[in-house]
Amino acid sequence: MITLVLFEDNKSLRQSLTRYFGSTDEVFLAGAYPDANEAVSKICKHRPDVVLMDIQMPGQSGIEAMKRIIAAYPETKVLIHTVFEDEHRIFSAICGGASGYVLKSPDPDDVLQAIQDVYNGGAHMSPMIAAKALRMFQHQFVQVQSTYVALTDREREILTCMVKGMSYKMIADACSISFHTVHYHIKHIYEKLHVNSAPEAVVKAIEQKMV
Amino acid sequence: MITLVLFEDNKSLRQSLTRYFGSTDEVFLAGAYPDANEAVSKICKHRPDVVLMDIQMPGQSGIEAMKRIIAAYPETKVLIHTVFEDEHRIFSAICGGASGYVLKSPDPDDVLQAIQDVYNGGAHMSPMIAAKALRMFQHQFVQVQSTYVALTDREREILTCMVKGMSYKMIADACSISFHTVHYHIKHIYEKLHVNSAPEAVVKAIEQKMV
DNA sequence: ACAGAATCAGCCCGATCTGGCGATTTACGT
DNA sequence: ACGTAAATCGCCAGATCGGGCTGATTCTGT
Repeated sequence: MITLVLFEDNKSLRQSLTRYFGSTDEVFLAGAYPDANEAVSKICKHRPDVVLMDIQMPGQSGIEAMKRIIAAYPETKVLIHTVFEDEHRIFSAICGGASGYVLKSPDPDDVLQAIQDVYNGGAHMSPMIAAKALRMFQHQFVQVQSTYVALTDREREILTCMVKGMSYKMIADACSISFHTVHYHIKHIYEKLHVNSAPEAVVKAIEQKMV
Repeated sequence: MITLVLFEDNKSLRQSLTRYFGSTDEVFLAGAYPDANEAVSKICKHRPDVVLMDIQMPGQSGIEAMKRIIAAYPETKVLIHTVFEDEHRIFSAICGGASGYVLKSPDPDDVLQAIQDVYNGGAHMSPMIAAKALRMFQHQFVQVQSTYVALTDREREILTCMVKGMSYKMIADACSISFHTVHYHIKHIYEKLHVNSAPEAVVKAIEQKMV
């Protein structure tokens, strides 16, 4: 039996979910609240396995409430339950530690399935949400190797120093070469990267993960 | 009716899936292959909506095959279907453009559900996979705000310019302020970030995602 | 054995940046 | 009404950087 607490400001939806969970054997609905104010103390009272959390509610946002709940009770699984599917909210929810993100659906069995999934240590996302999350994920990690530049070992070493914010002198010292040689190498790095200042080189290096 | 092509080296699983899809109205199984060699030409022949792809097969890996397929036919949805749940493979699959990642399940309806989800433009991940993906996501983006620095709007704007590799003069022009004012702001930025050169500031800005 | 690349070192000069000091105006909160 | 903070503009001096130019040594591949 999964203990659940529900935060949902829409009265009719809250009531229909309450009725629905009342008729299931799998879930015990310990509490249903119209807002997430003092959410942590409510969680403290019921100690639920799973929290079903709306985002848009009067007062505190569901995502903020979720963060507080997880900070206080990290083992609690929070399932975001909303109609929003904009990337910013999805991003915030995931980064805030949500165990899942389900869109409000006319079929409450969808929610039940999600609750069971997260209770069993998994995560559950509605397909449209999962697709957006995957695109965000890809966008971050797939690097365009279009303008690949072959730096020598020494150049790469010195570029690494530059990314650490070191000056010519410091680099010379760190690499045990003279100030002039550092100068020489950096000149070549700039040529290869098609830049002409340290900040530009540093940004390119980080962007293209060449260090 | 969703046109599907299947790559699966395990003969009995391939046959049982073939039988299963033969008995469904929703999916037309256009082809089932024991390996992913020349996968692209096979896709070219059938032009499926969805590809169900095992990872471990003799010859080419399913993830490699997926990448080639997506490169050639970007509209094709590829659903990874495997027993592996290690983070590296999940990561590769997502970055390679997978539309979903389903664990092999004794219940073929799970696979059918996933196929329908991706066909409808969503993504589908088994709960355990989704949980791992979410953890990876969080791990990347949750930034330690320990050393949070409050920059003013103007300072942030100018820092953004610096991250683009712009010089004082260029920033002055871009922000429609004088060279001297740029100087003034950058001085303050350095103080707040505890750095004393442009490259250092740029690196900190990127690390702490403050731009 | 030779050509080319990489590494190291040095010099010069103009441009840029850094840091210190000061001043005015505007906006905001008390 | 006053103080504070932010934003604007200004000057100056010294340090650093960027680019051009030269030369020596070592290593590598053909």
